[in-house]
Amino acid sequence: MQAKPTESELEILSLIWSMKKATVREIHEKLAETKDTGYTTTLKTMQVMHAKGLLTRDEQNRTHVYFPAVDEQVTQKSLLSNFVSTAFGGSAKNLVMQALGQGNPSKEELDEIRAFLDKLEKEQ
Amino acid sequence: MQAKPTESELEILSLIWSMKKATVREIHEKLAETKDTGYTTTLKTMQVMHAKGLLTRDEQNRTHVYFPAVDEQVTQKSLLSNFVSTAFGGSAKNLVMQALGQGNPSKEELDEIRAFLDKLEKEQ
DNA sequence: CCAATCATACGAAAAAAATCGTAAAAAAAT
DNA sequence: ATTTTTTTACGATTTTTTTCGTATGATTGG
Repeated sequence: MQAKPTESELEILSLIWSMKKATVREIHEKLAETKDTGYTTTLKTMQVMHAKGLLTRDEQNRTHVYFPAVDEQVTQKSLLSNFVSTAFGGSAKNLVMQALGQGNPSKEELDEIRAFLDKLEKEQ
Repeated sequence: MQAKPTESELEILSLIWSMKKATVREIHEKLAETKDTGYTTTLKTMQVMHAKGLLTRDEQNRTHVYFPAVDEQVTQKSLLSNFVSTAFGGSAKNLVMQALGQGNPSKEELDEIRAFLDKLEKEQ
C-alpha cells in the first residue's frame, strides 16, 4: 500500500527521479528557482516523505543523501490513472490529444509516438 | 484569473461537464457510488465552487440547478500543463505514452490519434 | 580557538481542504 | 392539517498539507 504523494511532495519526487539522488540543499536550490519557501520547509517535507516511505536516505554523513523509494513509472501510472478519471472523465484519448496539442512536439517525438501506437496495435 | 479546482471540486466539475447541468442531489447520488460522504458535504462543496466562480446556478426554483462556469478544454489544459510538469518532469511525450499504455485503446481511437499527429505535424 | 555557517530534528502554527450538524423554510405525503 | 421529507444556508469542526521557528550539534573559515 503506497502513500500518494501530495503536490509538494510530487515536485520533490520528480526532481529526485531525474537526479537519482540529492541532498536537501540541492532540492531546495532547485525549488527556490520557482518557489519561495524556507529551507526548513523543504527539509521537513523530505523528512515526511522519508517517513511515508517515498524516499530513502543515506545517513552516513551529516548531510543526508536522499533517494527515490518508489518507482517512477509505477507512481506515474497510478497518478495518471487518477488524473484521467477525475479530470478527463476517464478518457485517455482526450487527455492524449490535449497533451499533444500543448507544447509543440518535435517530428522525432511524433514519430516515436507513432511507433508506439503501431506497437500497441500489434500487441493487441 | 481562474481559481484552480481542488481534487473534490474537480470530481464534481467533471460530472457537471458531462451532464451539462445538475442539482446537488444528482451529483451527490453519483458521488455516493464511489465515495461515502454526507449530502451536506456535497452541497457545501458546490456552494464553495459557486462562490469561487467554478459553477453558476439557477435559483429560480427551490432546488437549484448548477452549470459549469469554466470551459472544459481550457480547464483541462491548465490542469494538464501543471500535471505534466510536476509528475512527468515536463515531458508530454512520456505522459502520452504512459496514458496509451494504460487502458487498451481501440483501433478506432488509435487511428484518431494518428490522424491528430498528422494534423499537428502539418500545422507546424 | 572562536565565530559564522550549515545541517538535522522536532514541534507547532498557519493555511487549505473536506466533512458534518443544525436550523429554517418549502414541498410532499399521509 | 399535520407530519415527514427535501432543500438550502451557515457556521464549526476535523483532517490534511504547507510552512516556519527554535534548539542542537557539526563543520568551516579566519
